[in-house]
Amino acid sequence: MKIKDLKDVGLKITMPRVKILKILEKEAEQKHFSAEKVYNILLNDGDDIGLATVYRVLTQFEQAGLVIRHHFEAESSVFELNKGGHHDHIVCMKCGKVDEFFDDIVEMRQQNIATKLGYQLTNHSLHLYGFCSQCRQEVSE
Amino acid sequence: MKIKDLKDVGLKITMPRVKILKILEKEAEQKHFSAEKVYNILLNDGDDIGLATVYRVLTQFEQAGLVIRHHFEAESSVFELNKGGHHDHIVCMKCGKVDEFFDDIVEMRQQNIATKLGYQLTNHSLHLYGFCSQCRQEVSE
DNA sequence: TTAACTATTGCAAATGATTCTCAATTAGAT
DNA sequence: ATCTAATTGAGAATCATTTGCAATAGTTAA
Repeated sequence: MKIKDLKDVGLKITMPRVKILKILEKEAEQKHFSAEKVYNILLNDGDDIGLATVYRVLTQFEQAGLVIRHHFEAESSVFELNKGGHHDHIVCMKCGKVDEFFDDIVEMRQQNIATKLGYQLTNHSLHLYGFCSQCRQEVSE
Repeated sequence: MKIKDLKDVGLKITMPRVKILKILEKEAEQKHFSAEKVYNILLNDGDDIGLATVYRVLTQFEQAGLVIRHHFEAESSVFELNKGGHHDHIVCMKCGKVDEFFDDIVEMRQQNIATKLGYQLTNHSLHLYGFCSQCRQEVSE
């Protein structure tokens, strides 16, 4: 099924691509992975895949629309599997937790703002930063 | 007046700091400068200031609250003079033009979203990307 | 199923942005 | 004018990411 996806976007079925796709799909605790994190998971799994390949594959997946790349703050890029359904993100500045949200009204107003300013909107990024409930507790303890 | 600002935030009045502040204040065509751009303006003015110093000074200005740093897309950081009054940005993906906007409702909803998700919101970034009126015309010509 | 061709990979070197090291210089207090 | 800590310039160092290239592995055609 996932392998079929690769074929569909015109990518050869290779070991690195299949393994990386599998990692992105697992998303046990998180669904947002940096290239470095994917690379480390591969290392732990005993796979012999170079970091450059991880970057290449993730970029190909992005171009194929299989994954979405985000830039949070100054950090490195993170990738998440594209399951359709656009959403924005809120990131905890202490533990790095990421939550997703979607707000119709915000979306609509963005469109209006762009139009009013004469722009044809092609995409946007909305990132909220703060402290999650967990981390707020720890601080006040 | 601007020099007074430096003193107020506890920075010595030095040639590089004064010159860089002056550049940021001029903002003839633009108000958003990358470190590289500031450096090039200095070079053209015949000033002998190193790129490392430009980065250091901009970072100090940021910490002092005199300037705000933005990260648009994957590009390098850009800095703009902080005149108070928060606003968000819309960037033309062709010519790089940047416009500013502020929307009460979007701001309010961001706050609500954060609260609902259990976060204490500390800041956010909202960037819209598209094609400005100028560039849209050129394409269709 | 193999031969053969091209895409893909691993590794190391290259890159671009930004930061750091350190000796020389300078602002500002005395 | 003097002194001392802060600041600077230049280049090395770092980090994330990309690229060059020779070796390797999917695929396609026979």
